[in-house]
Amino acid sequence: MAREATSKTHAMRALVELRKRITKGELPGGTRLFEVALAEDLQISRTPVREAMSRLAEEGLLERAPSGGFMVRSFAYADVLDTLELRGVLEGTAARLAAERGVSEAKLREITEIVRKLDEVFGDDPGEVDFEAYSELNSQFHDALAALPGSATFERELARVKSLPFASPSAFLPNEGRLSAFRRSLAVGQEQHRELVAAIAAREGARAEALAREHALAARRNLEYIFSSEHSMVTTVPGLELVAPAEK
Amino acid sequence: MAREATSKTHAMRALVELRKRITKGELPGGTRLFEVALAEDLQISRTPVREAMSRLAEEGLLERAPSGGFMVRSFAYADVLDTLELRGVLEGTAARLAAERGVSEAKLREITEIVRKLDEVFGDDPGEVDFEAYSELNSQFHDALAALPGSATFERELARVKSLPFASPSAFLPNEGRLSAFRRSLAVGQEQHRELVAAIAAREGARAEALAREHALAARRNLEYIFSSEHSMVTTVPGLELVAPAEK
DNA sequence: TCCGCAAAATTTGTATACATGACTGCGCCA
DNA sequence: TGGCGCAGTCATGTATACAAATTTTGCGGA
Repeated sequence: MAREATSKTHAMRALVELRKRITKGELPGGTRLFEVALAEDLQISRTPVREAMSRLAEEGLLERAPSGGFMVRSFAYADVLDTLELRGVLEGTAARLAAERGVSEAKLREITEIVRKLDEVFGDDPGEVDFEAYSELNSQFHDALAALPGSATFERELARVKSLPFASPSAFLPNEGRLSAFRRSLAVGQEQHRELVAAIAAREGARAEALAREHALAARRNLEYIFSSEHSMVTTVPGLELVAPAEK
Repeated sequence: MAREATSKTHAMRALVELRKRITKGELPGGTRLFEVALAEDLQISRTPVREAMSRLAEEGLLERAPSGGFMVRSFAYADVLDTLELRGVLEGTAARLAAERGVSEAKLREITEIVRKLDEVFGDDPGEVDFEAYSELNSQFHDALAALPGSATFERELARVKSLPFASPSAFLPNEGRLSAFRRSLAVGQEQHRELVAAIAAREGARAEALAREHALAARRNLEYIFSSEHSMVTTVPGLELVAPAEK
């Protein structure tokens, strides 16, 4: 009955709608979601709303309240940094396993092709980078990377981590004043993509792990920089209220 | 409304009952779970059954079937090995972070106390080790380890991985003929516990990471040994049918 | 005998009514 | 005035009827 991302059932429509509202920031972290209110809003009954919330809990966007019901998971600053650290560790391991186990020609061609397309995005015009296209291709690259070791376990866990709104390196977009610096950091990342694929192809496990980990940690450092100094210079991902210190 | 593990609502009772049946092996991997059948069996309606299955999917014991419904997640041999690898990576990172960030005296005392209790289990009688008590204490040790970095993210992910029935090193118990060898491997593990705590206390991040990773990978090698040579010598965890090669 | 199609059976999806537990605020009593 | 308790409200838990979709089965024809 249930199809894929393209909503077919009511529960699926509710799922994508809720996910959109959360990642767009309309529902800040900590917000409690009431079944009746959402059901009315979406013109459906409580049952599919419940179903959708349950799936979002699986994704990690919602968490179950102690006394029943769901609330939007809120991410403190430390949580975000830790998630990026986790992403680095997992992708590093995926890269190492891929290198150790070897990768089929087809898979290698596939991920190489993605890197080539990323080159295109940069090459067209030095001044104007299509960040939308970059983000999409970058996401594809990391999906392909997760699939390289042929391990359902790692692919599964990486999918979980990647689904978090801020886990992607491209979650943080620059404002006007920082465009060139941002573009430069993307270029560095692209060079890392290239080296990473080469290391996996050469079956250099340790090097592949280090490169992948470093690649993810760059996003972490970027976020730390944004926060520590002049965070007005960069617009962050919507829907993410970064609570710096305060509560643990 | 919902309490904790101790079933209060129907959904909670169904949850613990289903989890028991899965981990006991009464429901082998790949089994599809039908709401109506379970509802009749448990003398409740479909709704709480659905709720329970949804939670089990969050835990990773069930997976959603493509056309709706749930099935018991089946773990091929490779999946099990990968999960142990994943556990090693995550615990290694947790240990490293704990060492890098430093750990409060209280937490350090707590985990040291667990190690001491583990010593007791071994010390009482060289011939007779209480595997039940060992398993419980060992679980406590790894819970405490996951909590050391003070990171909700890593604690959460480690809890996920640990909940899988075979992810624990103590999931594989020996039969009569291999008791002494098994006991010896536990002693090695205990020594690793001790070294790990020392490394974290000394804030040696790299060493702590390596030790924790090695500790988990020992379980992996143990499983590989069981499978590669004479697996009749050791009884594995119930409810886990290890499909060696065959389908990928 | 095998293939395809259609109908029936099975199973999940959805709506809804009702039950029960949690929370809030008001009032009473000390 | 402050605290305790009770009742009403609100949100979730549960049961159940019905709808939609998927799967299976059986029949007919090539």
